[in-house]
Amino acid sequence: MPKIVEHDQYRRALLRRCFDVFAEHGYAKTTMRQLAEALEVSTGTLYHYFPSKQAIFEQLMEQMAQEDSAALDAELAGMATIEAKLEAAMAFFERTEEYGRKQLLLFVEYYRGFSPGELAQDAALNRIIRQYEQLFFDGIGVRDPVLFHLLWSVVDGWLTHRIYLPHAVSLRDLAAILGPMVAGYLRTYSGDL
Amino acid sequence: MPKIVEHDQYRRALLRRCFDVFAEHGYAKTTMRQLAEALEVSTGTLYHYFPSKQAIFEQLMEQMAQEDSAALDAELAGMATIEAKLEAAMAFFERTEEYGRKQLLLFVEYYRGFSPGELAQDAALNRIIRQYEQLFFDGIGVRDPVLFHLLWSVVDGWLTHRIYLPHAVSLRDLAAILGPMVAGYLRTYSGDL
Amino acid sequence: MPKIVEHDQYRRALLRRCFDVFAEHGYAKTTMRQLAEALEVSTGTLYHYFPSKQAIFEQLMEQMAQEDSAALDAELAGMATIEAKLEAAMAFFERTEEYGRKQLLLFVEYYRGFSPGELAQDAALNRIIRQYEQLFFDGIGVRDPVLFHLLWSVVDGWLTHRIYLPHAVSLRDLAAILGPMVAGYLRTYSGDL
Amino acid sequence: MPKIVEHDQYRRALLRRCFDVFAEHGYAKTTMRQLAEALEVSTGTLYHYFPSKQAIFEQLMEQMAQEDSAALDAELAGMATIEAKLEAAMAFFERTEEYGRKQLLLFVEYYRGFSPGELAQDAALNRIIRQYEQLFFDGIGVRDPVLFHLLWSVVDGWLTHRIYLPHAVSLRDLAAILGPMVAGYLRTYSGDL
DNA sequence: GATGAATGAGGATTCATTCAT
DNA sequence: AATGAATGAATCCTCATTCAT
Repeated sequence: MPKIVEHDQYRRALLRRCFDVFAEHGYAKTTMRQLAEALEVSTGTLYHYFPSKQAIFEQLMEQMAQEDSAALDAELAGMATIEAKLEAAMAFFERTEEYGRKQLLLFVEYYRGFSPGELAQDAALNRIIRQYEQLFFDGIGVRDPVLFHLLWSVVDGWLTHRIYLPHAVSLRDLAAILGPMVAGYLRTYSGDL
Repeated sequence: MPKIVEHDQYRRALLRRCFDVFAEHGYAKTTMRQLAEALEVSTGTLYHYFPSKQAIFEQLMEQMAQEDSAALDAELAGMATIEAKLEAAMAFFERTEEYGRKQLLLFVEYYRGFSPGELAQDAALNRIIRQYEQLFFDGIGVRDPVLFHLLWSVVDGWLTHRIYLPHAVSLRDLAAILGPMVAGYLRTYSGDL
Repeated sequence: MPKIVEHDQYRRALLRRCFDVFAEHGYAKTTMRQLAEALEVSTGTLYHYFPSKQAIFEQLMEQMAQEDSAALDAELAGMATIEAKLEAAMAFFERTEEYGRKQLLLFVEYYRGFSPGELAQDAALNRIIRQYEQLFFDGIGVRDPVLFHLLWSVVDGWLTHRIYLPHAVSLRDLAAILGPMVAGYLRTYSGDL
Repeated sequence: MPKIVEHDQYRRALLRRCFDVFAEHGYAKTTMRQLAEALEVSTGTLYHYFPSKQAIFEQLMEQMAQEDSAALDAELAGMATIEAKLEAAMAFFERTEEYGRKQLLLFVEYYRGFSPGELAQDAALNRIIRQYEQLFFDGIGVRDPVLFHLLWSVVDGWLTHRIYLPHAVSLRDLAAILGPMVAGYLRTYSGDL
């Protein structure tokens, strides 16, 4: 089935180049023509490879989640302690700030209208969430679900702030005071986090 | 004298009832017709009271920020310690979760396309931000700007999570582990936070 | 009937101040609100004095034609020869160029959609045309109807040109070569013009 | 390859059929729907071929100016003397009176709001004016710029008159008395006109 | 596979006019 | 007499999608 492989390969190549377009204008305001032009194909071709704008978006999000969590996973591979892993993860997020914010923004815009039921049934979203959960649980080693959400919240909140706060602080600064707090918490509540 | 309408008063009344419509569909997908229907007036009337959809939105956001920070301020008035105030604030956010998320969502959607320069120049936004900053600084007493951002990030991040995470934790749970962390931080770094 | 006199007087005062508004934007693009604002009254008041936008316009055009032809008539009163009267008339048109063009423009815009039949039946227009015909026939003394139209055409054409030709010539220049032509014509075809 | 349409060719064909619609209602009051219906396409298709109503209009005016001056040019090709050429030109204008008036009307309506600066910068308009200037200068042979404007004024003025004067004279009649005048003028002021 | 022409419902906004006060 | 709130049809334009070639 060589034809199918080629088809799929080309589809993935197109997908990657859609991100910047979506990121610049947001999902809703990105038009199929804009995508087609950025990809230097016709809208007809776009519809040959994807059934709809929605499908493009969902496939893109999923592909990115796979690549991103793999990248972060690799980065944390050599680290020994949770503290070191956490620090490395924070550094990673700080380094990829712009990209992370764009991604979060698109995520939020796209899924905002979904009911909890629809959210729970969305296959693409669930695969994506599982990726990130595994990353935190296995990759970093945070096993306390509340701490896990706290850390993730800080990152998402920090990314969000920069959207409407012109003078927000850096993640490094946040991590500087959060690190000791977490360390203290971990010491107190045994080591099972 | 024309019909019995106090122009400005009626304008504010209309404004309040716009929130739910914007909240349900988001800023971009809310149409003037939807707003008019929800308000039980004609689109023409809407344009009699507001120059544009944008203006409706910005006026709404500002009015809400005023009312919200006043409400929270009042709630914190009797509290003695920072710890108590923080706890009360978190309880407030938890209680108004749905509303807070809708607001944040609209905020983020609306301001995402703005450049930092435009953000810094947006009069409405700046008035809103100042409201919240004062609330944290004076109302709660958090004077360390990094801690201030950390706390705000946790709240915003928590609100954000619930958009795409069907099974996120409650703010109460986050506060339960964050409270001791912050208390420890405050003890260590003197009392000037 | 003093009330009616006051009413009518106020109506005429309002009318005069409408010209600049119509002249700036054209008949169609001038809104009742613009007129009301320029006149410092409400739209309701406008409708108290005039039945419609159309009526305002027609009454205005007629009032202006009366005033204008009276003014030109007075200016030509002392002149002895046709040549002198023509020259004075041309000077008058050159002096009032801007005003004349605005008037012509409004005229043309307003009456363009009319059929010849409607034109012939429009009472206001007919009164206006009679004003100008009398001016040329009696005031200036041009009795040859073709010459009369030729001269009027030159003036209207000159006014028209300046609308889309950035570098049109002055009426003075046109008159300079037209004068001798007309004089020659008059000499040749006896003096009955 | 898509449907069998030579884009540019079809665009020009659409353009031609827009004139009557614009001519009937004027630029401002012609709606895109009216144009689309007259052309038997959807509004969407109209926007596929033209970026805006303005663009349709400007392209139309330019295309017409090209075709018209070419037609008149061809008509004058065989004439020997200026007098003959002038007469032929006047006959041409008389023959195309209705069309000429419609065109002038649209011209005037469209360009009336423009400032001299905007007029001078309007690329489409400048190309059109150059067409007509060349026609008069080279095609007819009128080299005296004032005479050139005088003649053009007579034509434009005559066209204008018929808009609001139900009983205007024919161009033939005007030409009958204007011809000898011009001839006399030319004799007197040598042959360099 | 690839193209781009074609669609038409739906978007924000405008405006002459009416009428209760 | 005077006001200005209220209307809603109509404006230009956009865009995801379909489909003939």
